[in-house]
Amino acid sequence: MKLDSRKLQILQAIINDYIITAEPVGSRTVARKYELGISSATIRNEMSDLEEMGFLEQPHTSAGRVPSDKAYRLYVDRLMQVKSLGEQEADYIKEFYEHKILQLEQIIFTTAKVLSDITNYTSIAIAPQLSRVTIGHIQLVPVDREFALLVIVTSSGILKDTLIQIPQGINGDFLNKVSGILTEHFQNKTFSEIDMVDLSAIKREFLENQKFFNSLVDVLTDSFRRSQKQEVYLGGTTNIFNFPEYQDILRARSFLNLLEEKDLLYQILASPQDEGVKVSIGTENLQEELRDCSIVTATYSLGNRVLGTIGVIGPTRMEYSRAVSVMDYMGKALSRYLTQLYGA
Amino acid sequence: MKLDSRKLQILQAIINDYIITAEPVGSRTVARKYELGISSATIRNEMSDLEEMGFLEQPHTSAGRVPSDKAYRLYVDRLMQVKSLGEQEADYIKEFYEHKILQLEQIIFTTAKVLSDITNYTSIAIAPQLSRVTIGHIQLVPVDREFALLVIVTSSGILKDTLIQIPQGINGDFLNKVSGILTEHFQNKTFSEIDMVDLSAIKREFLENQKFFNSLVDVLTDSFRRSQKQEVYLGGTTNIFNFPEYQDILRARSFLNLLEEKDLLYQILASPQDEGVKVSIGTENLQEELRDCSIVTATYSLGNRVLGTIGVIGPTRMEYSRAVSVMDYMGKALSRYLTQLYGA
DNA sequence: TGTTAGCACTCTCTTATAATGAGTGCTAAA
DNA sequence: TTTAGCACTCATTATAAGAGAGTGCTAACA
Repeated sequence: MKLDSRKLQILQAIINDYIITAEPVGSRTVARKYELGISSATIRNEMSDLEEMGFLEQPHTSAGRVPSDKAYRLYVDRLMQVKSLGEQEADYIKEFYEHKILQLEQIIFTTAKVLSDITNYTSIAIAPQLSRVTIGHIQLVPVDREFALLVIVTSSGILKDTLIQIPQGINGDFLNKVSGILTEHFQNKTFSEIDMVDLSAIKREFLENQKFFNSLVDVLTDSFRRSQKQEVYLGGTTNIFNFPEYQDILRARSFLNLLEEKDLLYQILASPQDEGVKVSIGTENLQEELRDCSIVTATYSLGNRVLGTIGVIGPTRMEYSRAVSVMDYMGKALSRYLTQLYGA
Repeated sequence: MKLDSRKLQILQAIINDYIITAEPVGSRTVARKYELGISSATIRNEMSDLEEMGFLEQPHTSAGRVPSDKAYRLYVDRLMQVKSLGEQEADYIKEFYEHKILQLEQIIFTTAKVLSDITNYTSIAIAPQLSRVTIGHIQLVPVDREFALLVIVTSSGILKDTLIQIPQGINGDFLNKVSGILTEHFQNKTFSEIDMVDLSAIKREFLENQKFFNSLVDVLTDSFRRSQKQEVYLGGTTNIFNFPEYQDILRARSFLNLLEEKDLLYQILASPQDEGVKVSIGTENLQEELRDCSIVTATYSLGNRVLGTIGVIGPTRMEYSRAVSVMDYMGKALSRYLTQLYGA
């Protein structure tokens, strides 16, 4: 069977209607609301065809039709018109990036908040994936006689810090010296390359403090390992209650449980992906828990290096055109802001 | 009317039953399940009295009775027996504090998780309130030619770091010198005392870099101001769905919305309070949003200085005795751990 | 005088049944 | 090929009837 232009028109009408109403769409509704110049009976026939082709589904015999994931995919790829963001909304976003926030985590967190505010969906964002970033500088900062702070500064200004215990009788100058040694050996390595650093070479420089050296290496490795597991930021978690499909307490609960599984969310966002906006619809998601959600994600970059991903998550009946335009704008705005802050 | 021992017995039976079943308790149930040696008719009379005295409420004429907030208060103050924590649970908690976590935020976060795990309520925790803590050390760590990291280390090992822009042509040695100057002037001040620092005295030491000095002061003040607004950590946010009183989507929603209001939660936890466990029941809470919840909080300390608060929040029909014993144990365990880590 | 059995009454919750209405698929005519 | 007409399906809503839990009151009892 061929998907002629009339079928497409009808499909589009049904999708549009369903996105707005969340109610199964009947032939009469299509005939009345979307004046296609054909009768409901004709539409009925076409709808029957569309169902056979897998674009529509019927909750039960005497209900209207609901778009399938396949239909949404077609819609996203061919049918929808992505309008660029309205001026008001663009201004709203810009405003947030004008209060020079300098802490990266704060930036990402704010981005998530803004996203959920303007889309009314739940938003997710991950901080830069350090594996793609190089180490710039390592510095031990004395805290008191017993502790020092190990600060790792990366090429994109992102840092991790850990408190470590230092042996007695070590002074600030010595810590500076150690910092120098570590920096020298780790500088310009990416986080995934650190295994290649020749530890024995560093070891030789720690003449008498072998024990301290060992604990330092432990902390460093641990810090590197832990840094792989990045923080996930959420915005508008309770927005899900706005959607009629989540009035059911069980569904709402399982959605919110999903949001608590930070590891899973991280996996979803961190999966290697090309630059730009990506839409993942319902069953297209690999994760069982997401089979009736859609996710629209966008990457953000520093210069031309992709650093991380932001996204919104909602029911498959999502306002894709709007979501895509917001995500597109937001990804670019964030990249621009980061590049401006930290340089390319 | 007098609250004689029989009335207390009946009230206790009703509260116990209601805490378990969440169903209004009838006179027959009390007579059958709690063998008090009196008939349901007598109990009925007593219940009628208890209602008149404000300890019981009736959802509707032909339903059983439900304890009022006043009854819970009486229960908490006089009736309930707080058993000390079971060995298993105590071990479970101890285990978490055995993996030497050194980052304070991580500790508090983990504490919240453990709390919600073992109580099945939603838990809240706030990180130490810095206003009660003194500044130990200020250090500028170079990041690249353009940026440096300003690290503030406090007496309890807690730190705040901010990225700041540095003027061109400034090297590491100079940053070290600046760090020294700042440390010298701010050391041993509490965060609320920083206004008393004589800025002009420092200014004199920055001979040629007045502009840098100004931006430094800006960042410092900002950082101090921001540090007043502490992070709130949550655990088990979806636990609320376990309770029949939150099967209603509207109630669940408003509860979850409450949890998103970090400022409000902070306010609740940060309100000055004595050391130890505190129970706040339903309408006793000042916040409108909490009028049908109860909160059990405990403080944690470093040495003998109260640093912050942890708590669990649930329906007024809460297992107070258990909640109190868990919170008591947890607050002490956390204090002990912190003291061990950072000294008194 | 306090306690208890008995009973009518109230009110919610459950279940059964009927009515409504949106929507479909099929048929036959245009 | 399109469309009007109509019988049929099925979820949803409305209505009614019971069932059940619990109370308050009364009167008898120790």
